[in-house]
Amino acid sequence: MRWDALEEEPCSVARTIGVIGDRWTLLILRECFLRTRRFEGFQSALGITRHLLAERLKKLVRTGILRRIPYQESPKRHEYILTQKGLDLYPIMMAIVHWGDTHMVDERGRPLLHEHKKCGKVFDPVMVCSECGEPLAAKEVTTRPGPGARPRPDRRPAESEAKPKARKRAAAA
Amino acid sequence: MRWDALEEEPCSVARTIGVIGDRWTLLILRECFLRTRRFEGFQSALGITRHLLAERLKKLVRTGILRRIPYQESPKRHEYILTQKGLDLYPIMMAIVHWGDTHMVDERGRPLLHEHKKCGKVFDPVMVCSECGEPLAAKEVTTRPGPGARPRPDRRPAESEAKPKARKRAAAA
DNA sequence: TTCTATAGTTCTAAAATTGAACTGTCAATG
DNA sequence: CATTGACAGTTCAATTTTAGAACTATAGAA
Repeated sequence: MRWDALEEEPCSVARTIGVIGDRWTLLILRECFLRTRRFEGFQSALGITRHLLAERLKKLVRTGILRRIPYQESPKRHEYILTQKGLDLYPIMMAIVHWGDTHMVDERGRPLLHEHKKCGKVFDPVMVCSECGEPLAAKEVTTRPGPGARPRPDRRPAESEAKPKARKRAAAA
Repeated sequence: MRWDALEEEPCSVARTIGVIGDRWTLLILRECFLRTRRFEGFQSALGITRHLLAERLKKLVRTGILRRIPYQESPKRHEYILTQKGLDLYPIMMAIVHWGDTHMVDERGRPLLHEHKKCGKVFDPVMVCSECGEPLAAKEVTTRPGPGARPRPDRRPAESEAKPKARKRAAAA
């Protein structure tokens, strides 16, 4: 599977992964949510190579997750700011943080706490059902095809008729 | 940054990404939540090379996200099943699906709908504050260091002394 | 003039991924 | 009993990505 093909898949997971599903992109997005905005800021916080950083930022701009905005003329300089589409990635980030907080912390405890401005408390994110408000777990959910569904392709190499095995003892003739 | 180093970072995002933050792993996990359990099942659903699939499954088992369970003797065969740690990834998956459903669907609409068994309705996942129950948005949250916090390293190549780059009055002697 | 800050680009070497074939076990088939 | 098919991998060459380092460019400051 070529990676640009991911965005064509009839699957919201695949399409999302096609855009943000690599390690550096996710780390760059973490930085965005921590208010990093500039090239050097990302580079020094992450230790990513400048080459890859430039590449990833370009892709994030192209896909509408970041906007590149000038913050000074001469020399021209730009900042990278999350668009609304980018801000909407927040639940993904929080879900990732929460899983890490639950399963990956060492004896020191969590590196970062989150405070909800509205209620003033340190919180954990909880995923609930939009209809009944109950917390969600995998086992309480079933899936069914939606309007955009297409049959799942079988990607096994299709044992072509045209090419009879004749592997073993290759071309024994 | 070497990738095994990610799991050492004082950051729950980095550590989580170190375990599940690559494209194939995320797609394999999607399949797990869709009830795929066997090697051939993953391979034919995803089109991943057998080499990488074997590698990724091993890592998921090693990190405690999947358990490898025999389902027949002679020849020995195993299935890959989500552990509780793996099932806890559900909110991440749902957050990814939801973002894709919101920002990446084509004119056909969503490929997959989710039904909450408890309330019987097709739902969207909503992330709320554990303390007040209100939906969360990035702008309503502030962060502060937790017990496991450590100062953020600056990873810029450290302008080595050994290399007389004539830095600020470089040791004018 | 030289240095520094910022935001990249270019290059080569190293690492990861792809694609395809190959291995091995056992059951069923002709 | 030799062949085939299902399953779960392993092996290896070729390609693609990524890492690491140096280089380019602009403009203000020392």
